[in-house]
Amino acid sequence: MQLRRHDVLAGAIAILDEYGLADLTMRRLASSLGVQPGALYWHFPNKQTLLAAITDEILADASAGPPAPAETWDERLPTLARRMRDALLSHRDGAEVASASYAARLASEAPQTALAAACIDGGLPADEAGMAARALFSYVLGQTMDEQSRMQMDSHGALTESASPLFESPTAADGFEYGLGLFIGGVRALPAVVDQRLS
Amino acid sequence: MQLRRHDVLAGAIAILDEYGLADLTMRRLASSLGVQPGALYWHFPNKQTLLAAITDEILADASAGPPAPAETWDERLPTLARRMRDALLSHRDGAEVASASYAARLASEAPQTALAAACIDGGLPADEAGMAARALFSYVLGQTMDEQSRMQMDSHGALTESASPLFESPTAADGFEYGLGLFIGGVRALPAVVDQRLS
DNA sequence: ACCTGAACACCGTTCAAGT
DNA sequence: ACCTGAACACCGTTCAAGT
Repeated sequence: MQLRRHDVLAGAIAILDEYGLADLTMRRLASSLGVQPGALYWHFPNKQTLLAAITDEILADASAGPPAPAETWDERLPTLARRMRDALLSHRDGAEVASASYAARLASEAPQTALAAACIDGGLPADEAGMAARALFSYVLGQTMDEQSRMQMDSHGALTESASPLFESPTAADGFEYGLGLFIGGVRALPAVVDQRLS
Repeated sequence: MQLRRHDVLAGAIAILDEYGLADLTMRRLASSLGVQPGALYWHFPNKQTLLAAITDEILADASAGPPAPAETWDERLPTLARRMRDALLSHRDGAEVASASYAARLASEAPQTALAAACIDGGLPADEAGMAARALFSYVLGQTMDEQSRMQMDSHGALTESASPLFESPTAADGFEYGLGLFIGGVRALPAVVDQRLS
């Protein structure tokens, strides 16, 4: 049974989900696939590229597909952002892997492109839509990474300081929605967007 | 001459600035200080903690100091964000180091606290100010990391596809300002902030 | 208190050689 | 085309022992 690129990718995601990014080493991945470490380098030029492929796989569905019928830009934008967050949260250390991949400039820009398209629908010129999309994506990635690292810390030992349901601090999901709202509010207040709404 | 914690920190920042994060290893740091690797572990429990100390050092000045006299919240907020960006940009791989430190939850939350204080000045209740501050800080970190990785790529080989000054894409600084503007616009449109302005 | 010496248990990557 | 075997050049961390 020959190893295929897709098998390597699937094996890597399996290790990520079960043991986390720290345990996702080329050697460990190789042995989980019953192969020598060097064999992996026939399918991927290096580890960074493999991580970027994982990132693309994780985020692929989040930005795919056309807008729902009759979905306006200011429904579409948060919908996309939420789907990206959900996708990242559905794999252990997903946000950290993605952050590293984007820092290395090896991951697909499909997510930013999808966000930019929604901004253009809102009336923004292409260059502004691009800047807004990058800003929003930075937010999604950063906030989700923060949230996921907090989850990791909570599970490993330290109980929440307030197990009481009384002084409950805002949940991670609430915090995400709040920042998202600020962002959309900012876009909505833009002259170009206001103009389009008035016309 | 005994090694002090501060010397280790300074040596680490020197390597970071000159050779980048990939070359900042405990072994290399030790040899640059004329000491055995093990010696570093008397001053810092591990590498992550050392990186977090670097992050705190880099960002210390950015959030310090009182607001300028007569500075309103919506001047203060972008001023803080710009100072944080500048601080991160002034050290090679600064944003990546900070991102890793915050992901590991080892860096100081002084920056977020300073941003939250400005939001409270704007009329936000404490919990909302906290969420807004975290959102803005995520943005600053993510955007600056993006920008810095782009700088790294430009310097290492690949010339910009358009050396022509005609179709100039927005500069990184412009992109940062644009996202910042969206954010502030979102805060400004918040009911609590509008109310305070009307009173 | 602070550091050395030396080890432990790993890494990512390369590449001739095999099939 | 795809993989093995084996090496190269490293890592972070620990810890008895020294001063």
